[in-house]
Parts: sequence; C-alpha cells; structure tokens
Amino acid sequence: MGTTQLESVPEPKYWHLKTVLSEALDSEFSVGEILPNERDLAARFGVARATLRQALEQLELEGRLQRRRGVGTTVAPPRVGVAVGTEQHAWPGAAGDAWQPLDCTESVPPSAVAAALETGADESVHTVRRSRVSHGQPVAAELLYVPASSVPDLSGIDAPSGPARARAVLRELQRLELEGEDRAVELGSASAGDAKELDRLPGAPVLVVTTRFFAEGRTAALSVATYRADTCRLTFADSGGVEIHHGPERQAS
Amino acid sequence: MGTTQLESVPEPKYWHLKTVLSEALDSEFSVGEILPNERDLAARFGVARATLRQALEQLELEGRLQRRRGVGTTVAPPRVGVAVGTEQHAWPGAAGDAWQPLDCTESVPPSAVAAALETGADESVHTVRRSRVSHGQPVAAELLYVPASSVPDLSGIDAPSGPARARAVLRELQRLELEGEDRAVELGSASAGDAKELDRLPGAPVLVVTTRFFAEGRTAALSVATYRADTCRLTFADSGGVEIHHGPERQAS
DNA sequence: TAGTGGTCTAGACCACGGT
DNA sequence: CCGTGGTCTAGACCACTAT
Repeated sequence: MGTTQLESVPEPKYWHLKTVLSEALDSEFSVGEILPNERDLAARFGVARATLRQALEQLELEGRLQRRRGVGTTVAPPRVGVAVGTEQHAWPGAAGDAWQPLDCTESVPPSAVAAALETGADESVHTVRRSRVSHGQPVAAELLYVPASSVPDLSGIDAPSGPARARAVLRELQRLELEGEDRAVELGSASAGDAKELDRLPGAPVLVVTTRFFAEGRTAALSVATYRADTCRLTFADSGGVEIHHGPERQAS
Repeated sequence: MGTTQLESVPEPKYWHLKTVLSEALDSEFSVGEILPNERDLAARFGVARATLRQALEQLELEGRLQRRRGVGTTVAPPRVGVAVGTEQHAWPGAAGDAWQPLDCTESVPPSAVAAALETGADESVHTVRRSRVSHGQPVAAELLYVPASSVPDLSGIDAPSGPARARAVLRELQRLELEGEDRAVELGSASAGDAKELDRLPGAPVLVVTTRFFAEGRTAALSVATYRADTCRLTFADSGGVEIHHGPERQAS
C-alpha cells in the first residue's frame, strides 16, 4: 500500500517565507541590490517582524543575504572560494601564503591550547595574530600559537611585539623540518575580537579551522583560524595535479 | 599602551547570558544531564523566554547543548571527529569507507548539479543516497551524482533501484582510474529531507562537503554530503579521533 | 494528559550609519 | 536628524514526547 502521507502538517511560516524570498532573490534581484526594510517586508507578507527576521536570518546563514545595522539588507554575492588545504605541506608564513602578520605576544596560553600543543600547563607560547583578506574584504582571523621551545633562537630580535616580531617568529619556524599537519573544521561563533576583525557582530557564524603542525616528533605550532561562514567556501584542492577549468565559481589566491 | 578600553557599550543580555550559562555548563553540569526547562530558566535569570532562547541557540550552535522538542535541553558531549579527507584518494564505496548505501535512482539532475558535473543539461545521472553513522548516531547524509556515461556497463544489473543498485553503481565506478579530487566545505542549512535523516529540524546548521571526483579528464562523480554542524568536527588527516580543544573562546592577551 | 521545545504576535526601545 | 537592523518583552498557541 502506498501509505501516502497527506502531510496535514502545516509548514512553518518562516520556512515558507524563506522559500518565497529565495526564489524572489533568484529572479527579481541582482547582487548588491538592497531589499525593502524589515518592517515593510513583514507587512507585505502579512507576518510579524520577528517571523520575517527568522527567514532573513536563515538566508543570511546560507550566504544569500547580507544585513548591516543602520544600512539595510542587500543581496550577497556568491561565496568566495578560499583555499585552505595546500598541495604540499608548508609552514605558516612561507612564501606565497595568504596571511598578513599583525602582532605577536608571548604568554602562557589558555589551557585548551596548551593541551592541543601538548606542552606543559605553564610553558610560554608566542601568539601570532594574522589576518586574511580576499577580494578586498577580511575573510579570516587567525591566532597562531608557537611554543617558545619551537623557536629558541629568538634572542637577537629587538622588537618585543608587533608585526616585526611576528615575522621573526615565523621566520624562525621555517628552520624546522615540517613533518606533517593535522587539520579540522568545525562550526563556531565569532568572539568579540574576531567579530571586530571580520566586520561582523559577535556571535556571527564562523568556520573554525584548527591546524597542528608537527616537527621533531611533536606539535611545533597550532593555528586556529576563524573564517566568515556567510561569505566563505573553504576549498581543499588536493587534486593529483590536474587543474580543472572552473566555471563561474570564484577562487581566491 | 594600556589600552584599557572602558567600552561603555552595554553587552546584550543574551550574550552575557550565554557566557554565564557556558561557565555553568563547565562547572556544574555533566554530559547528558538535562537542564531546567526554558520557562524556568528564563524566570531564574529574569529575562523573557525569547531572550533566553537566543542564548541557548548560540550554545547549541557551538555544540554545547542539545535541544529536543518534547524532551528537553541536555548537555552535549564533545564534538565527534569525523574523518573527511584521506591521504590517498579513493572512490566512494571503496573498501573501508564509512558510508552505507541506501538507495539509487536515475534522472536528469538539478541544473546546479549538471553545471558542476559539466554534463549536458539533459544528461541522465545516477543519484546514490548514502548515510554515515558514527558512535551510533547519524552524522551525515550524502547525495552522490554519477553521470550515466561514467558507468556504461550497468545493463546487466537487474535491480532498478534500492541498495543493490546503489552498490552496483559504486562497483562500476571503481573500474575507472581516479585522477584527483576537489573538495569544498561551506555552511548550509538542512533541507527537509536531510533534517529527517539527521534527526534534526529543517533549517538546522550543517556543514556541506562538496567533492568532485576526476577520471578520464573530466568530472566522473559529484558528492554532496551534509554533516550535522552541531555534533561534528570534520578532520582532514589520517588521525580521525585525536582530541583537540573544545574551548568556546580564545584569549589574545 | 502533562510537559517540553518550536512558532508566532504586536508592540517597544536601542545602536549604528548616513544625511 | 532619520531610517536601518538588533535586542527585548509578555504573552499565546502548536507539535512533539513520554508517561
């Protein structure tokens, strides 16, 4: 027997609304165009503003919309492809990497970081802050933790902090022989600091990429990079050498 | 520089609430324990239920909580590490892969799929549905698109659909020589079908892993896998179960 | 049936960005 | 200053699960 469920279940309003809006975005709007404001849209669809917002939030999560307080809601461009996995393993800061060092401090890291680094709970660690920009927009913020023991020859460097010291730490790191990497991706929400750097509100969805770098039989560095989940598509092109011609997709360097 | 930012900016209530709850989860609750219901919690903190829910939603997004209608809110276990990238490339369905074939149909795919496959807009494609289970819980649902031209010798197979045909398609795929893969990860929201299979509500956040398989100089198959973003941490290395941090925030100082 | 989280409403005020 | 999206309230009803 067919067991044809008649589905007397009413679809939530915001879900239906999201579908309608999504189709409207495809057919009646172009990238960058601004939508009517939330109060007008809610009135037009005959729902409360909160319900309308629930639909907009979903569409923003899917990268279809971009909302900015004091400005309005605009149609978002397709997500930017951001290369995360490299063909051959390389240290952060190696030639051609997409990150710009911002700052560097030295301190005892949070316990979670110490655990991942497999260092002692009170071992000093350099923390390098870096930023990644693509198509003129900030797409990711990174904290790179380097145990002091990984870069022992840092005494000759004058700068106690700042970009100069960050570059020095990265340069010293290159001296080690990289034995392997270990990468994980998970969903998170932007901290206050990340949010500021990524030009989003705190709590905005981010893709957290955690990379451990191995050298001399231990974890020599730990990178925690947070990418804007609304605008980024992380690519891991570890293809066997064949470069495929891409369609209309956008790829970052 | 002291940079003592006085920041007279009032922190949103739900944000502060989230912090308080997060600390309480660390110190006063254990995994699997059920929290008081939303109405009681809201009353206890002196906020409206909607505000309390905003905090709970964030914590659920970060994998700290699990909420189930009709049941309650429980403390979630740490995210499961799910291996996605393998060192050596392999076809889906190869020995030891974590997926279980469920079904297979043949039809003309959605235009977006046809574009990614670089096939004609009306070329027939096998669609294999597969499911992935980890620690007894469904963690991912996959749609694997295989152009009919990639598996030409499927005439001898009787089963027109079902798991048997799915396995047959995968088996035929193995005959091709895999030349490379191309993988991307982005944030999405669960469709109605995915939600059912993942035991979540529609719209739940998912990590969408899109993989293109290359053979004979073209795209021989396309996999679109949606992972539960609340319970999964995608790992891209040989070690799938390594314990990394599960901390909510990072300290820059 | 009782209790849970999910949806929805109709307001209000606030923070921010441009004019 | 005005208009925007962001936060918050105090309700109401619905859908689901367990007992």
